[in-house]
Amino acid sequence: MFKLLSRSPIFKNIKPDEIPVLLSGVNYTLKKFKKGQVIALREELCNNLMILVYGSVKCEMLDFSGKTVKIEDIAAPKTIASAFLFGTRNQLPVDIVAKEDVQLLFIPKSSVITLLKTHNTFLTNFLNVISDRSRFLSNRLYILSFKTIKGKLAHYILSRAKLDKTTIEFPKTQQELAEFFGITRPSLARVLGELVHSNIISIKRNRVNIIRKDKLIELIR
Amino acid sequence: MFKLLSRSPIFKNIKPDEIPVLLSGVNYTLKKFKKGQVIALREELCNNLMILVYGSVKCEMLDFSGKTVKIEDIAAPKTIASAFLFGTRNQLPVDIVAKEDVQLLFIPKSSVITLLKTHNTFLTNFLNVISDRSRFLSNRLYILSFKTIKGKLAHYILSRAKLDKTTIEFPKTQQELAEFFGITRPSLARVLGELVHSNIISIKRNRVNIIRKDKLIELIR
DNA sequence: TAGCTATTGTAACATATGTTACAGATTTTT
DNA sequence: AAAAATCTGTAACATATGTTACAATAGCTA
Repeated sequence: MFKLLSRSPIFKNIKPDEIPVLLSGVNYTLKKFKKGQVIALREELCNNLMILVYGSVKCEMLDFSGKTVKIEDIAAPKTIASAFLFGTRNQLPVDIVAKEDVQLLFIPKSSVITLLKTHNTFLTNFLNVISDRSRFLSNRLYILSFKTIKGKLAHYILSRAKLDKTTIEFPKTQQELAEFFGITRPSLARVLGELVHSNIISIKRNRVNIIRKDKLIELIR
Repeated sequence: MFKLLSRSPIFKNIKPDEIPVLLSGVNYTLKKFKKGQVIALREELCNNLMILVYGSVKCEMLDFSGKTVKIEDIAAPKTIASAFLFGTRNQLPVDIVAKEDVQLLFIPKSSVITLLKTHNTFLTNFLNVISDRSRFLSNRLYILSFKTIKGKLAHYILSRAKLDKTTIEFPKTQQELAEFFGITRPSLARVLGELVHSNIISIKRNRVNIIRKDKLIELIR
């Protein structure tokens, strides 16, 4: 188990056999959940750091009308809701449900504080984890701030093409990409088609080749 | 000055006369910037915690086409870019420009780490600040995830009406509200008009009265 | 190889939102 | 009190996107 955990960003640079030593000083519990089980409910006080040992969970929001809105999926060995352990209102903004059978490591807030104070690497890791999360959210927000689909796509393609020269690969299906952009799949396909017909890009399956980078840049906003 | 700073979330529960004591152990610098001056550039390594003593700044992104996109404004005595001091890529995602004459307190990363380790209240405050920022971003993302303007508005009105019973006040002008939603001002006004005509709300200037809460709930998604 | 399933490409149509423009309110400044 | 500036309400029109449906393709399994 500690081998699995040592791959988690929160235990980065901590050797597998150091982890039990680290944890020996604090209270922690291991819990298992079956697929579909609710792990935590929205509005619940978030008093534990939760680390996925194996399995994956989904975070959903229940809106006023009672429908669920998927926010994101998190897979082992990542940390859940690290940013909601602290903050002036340390309540969960989402429901957390097991997507498959799951094992979780719970560390109570007070113990986390102890760890942060006593273990420098853990402190740095923890700060890195929530900071990275902020960066993730900022990027997401930035993508959504483009009003047109062409704009979102152009930005997405350009930012992925930074290192390579002229080709990128979509890492997901069009369906998933569309969800990522907050649009529908046919709309995405249509815009891709338009870009191909204007000879700005060419596509073969999930490989995109950039033909007119300048035109792509024009499309942003 | 320390009186001003003590109102900052990052110095919460720390008395004004304790702050110089706290800071005496670390390196820090005070800098002033004139209105319009660039304080930091995107992609720059973020090696200092920046705390606004007075004045306000705007955070902008320069996109591929060279246009600027406003991300947010921050006013004294808040902290700038606290979430980018750490993280696996501690680069700024934005340009930071002074909106008015500004004084800033710079604390280098290494000193921040020292403070975090030695001063418990500072540690807690810092964690609270970055956590709150995550929460802010999550909420923003949630609002934008509603596809229709009616949906965004309904959600916004309902969430503001939680404590009061049936009336809320728009805290900003329609123009600002529209920017917050990522839409145009006339579109917002039109949808508000539609809600009024369907007898779901009534509006007098910036006061909104909820008439049919049930209908409002239906509108979400 | 054949058949099944997931993915992609496209089309016709409906609708929500953006754009532009202007007039009436309201607030601020002189 | 008058003038200026800002904010709000509304309209006509253009356009982007959603909706629904189906065919073509690719990839997988028997």
